Amino acid sequence: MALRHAVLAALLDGEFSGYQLAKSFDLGVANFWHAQPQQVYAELARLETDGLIAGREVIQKSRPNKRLFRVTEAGLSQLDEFTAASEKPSFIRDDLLVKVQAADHVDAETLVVQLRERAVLAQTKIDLFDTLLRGMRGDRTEEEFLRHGDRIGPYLTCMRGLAFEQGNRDWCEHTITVLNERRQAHGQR
Amino acid sequence: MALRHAVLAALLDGEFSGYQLAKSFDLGVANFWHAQPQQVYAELARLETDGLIAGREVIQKSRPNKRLFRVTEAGLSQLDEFTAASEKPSFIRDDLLVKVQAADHVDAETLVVQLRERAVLAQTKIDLFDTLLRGMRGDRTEEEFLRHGDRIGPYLTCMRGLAFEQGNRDWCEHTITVLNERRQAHGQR
DNA sequence: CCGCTCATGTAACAGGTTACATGATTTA
DNA sequence: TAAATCATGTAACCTGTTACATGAGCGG
Repeated sequence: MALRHAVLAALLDGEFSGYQLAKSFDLGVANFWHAQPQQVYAELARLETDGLIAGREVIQKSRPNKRLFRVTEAGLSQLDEFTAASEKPSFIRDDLLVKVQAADHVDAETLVVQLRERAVLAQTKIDLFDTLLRGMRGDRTEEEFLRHGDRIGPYLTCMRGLAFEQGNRDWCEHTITVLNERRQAHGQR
Repeated sequence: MALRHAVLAALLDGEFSGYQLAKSFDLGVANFWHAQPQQVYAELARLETDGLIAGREVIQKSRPNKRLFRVTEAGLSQLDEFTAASEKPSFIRDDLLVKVQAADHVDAETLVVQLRERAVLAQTKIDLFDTLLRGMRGDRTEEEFLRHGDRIGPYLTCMRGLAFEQGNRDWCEHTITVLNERRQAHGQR
C-alpha cells in the first residue's frame, strides 16, 4: 500500500492537481514510484476522504477547472509512521531480463533489437535525470547542495534513478556486444 | 503476463519441481524475476494445462513425491513469441525510495536505520551473485566464458542483478553519509 | 518433542492495468 | 481540421499477496 505514501511524498513539494501528479507518476518523472493515472486519481480521492490531503478548487477560464492538493498534518504523521515501518525489499521484475535469461534458446537478433531499444530509452532517462538534478542544485556544486540545500529528498531519489538507468544502459550495451561476438564466432544459428 | 515466461525461462536449465522453482523465485535466486510460491504453483498448473510444460512424477521414499517439469516444443515457441513482442519498460517501485523522497520531512535517524538494513541486504545479495557467477564460469575467465560458454543467459541476468545490488548498496551508503553530515551540521532538530 | 525442510495446493483479498467516457482549448 | 493537451473519473479485469491447510521425515 505504498502508492498512497508515494503520493503524499510527491505533494511535499507543493500543491499539485491530480492531472499533474498523474502525469509525473505515469512518465516516471516522479522517479521513485510508478503508477497509472487512474490509480493516482483513485488514491487522491481516498486520501482526501481520509483527511490526509486537502484539496481546493482553482477556477480557470481557458482550461477546465482543477483541484490542487496539499498534505495535511495527519498526512505528515502518516508519512512518519510509514517511514518507521520496516519493509520487504523490492524485487526486480523485468520482461527484458526474462528474455535474456532465455538467450541461448531464442533468436539472438530479436533480442539485440530489444536491448538496443532499452538502451536508447535508458539514455533518454539519463538525460532527463541529469537535467532535473542540475535544475535542483542550481549553481551550487552537488556536495554543497547536499550539505546545505533545504529539500534534498527528491535529489537523492533522482540520483538513484540516474545510477539505475546508467546501469541499465551499460548492461544492455555489454549484452549486445556479447551476443554479437558469439554470432560472429559460430555462425548465425 | 510475464510470470509464465519467467517460469519457462527458468525451466530451460533442466527439470525442476514446483517446490524448487517456488523457492528460487521467492528468495530471488532466480534473480531475473520474483514471485510468491503460490503464484509459481498456480502458474505451473496453467502451463501444464496449456501444454507448454510437461511434468513427470518422481516417487521418493523418505520424502513426499514430487513432480518434475520440463519445457515442451510448444513452450519454446511461446518463449520465442514473447521475446519478439515489445515490452513496456519496467519501472522502479521501491518503498525505500518513497521514504527518502520525504527525507526532509521525516525522522532522519529512522531513515538511516532503514538504509543501513537495506545496505546489508544488498551486500548479502552481492555475495550470493558473486558465488553464482563464479560457479557458472568455473575456471574460465569471464570473457572466455561469455565467448564460448553454452548457457550464458543466466550469467548475463546475474550480472545485471549484481550491478543492481551494488548500485543499491553504494546509494544507501552515500545517502547515509549525507544524512549524517547534515545532522551534525545543524543539530538534531 | 519442537521447529525446520520437503512438497503441494485453495481461497479471499489487495493492488495494478486496460478500456471506456466526456469535453473544451491550444498547436500544427 | 486533426491531433495533442488539460482535466477527471468509472468499470471490468488481471495480477500479486496473505492466510490457511495438510502431512511426513530430519536435526537438535
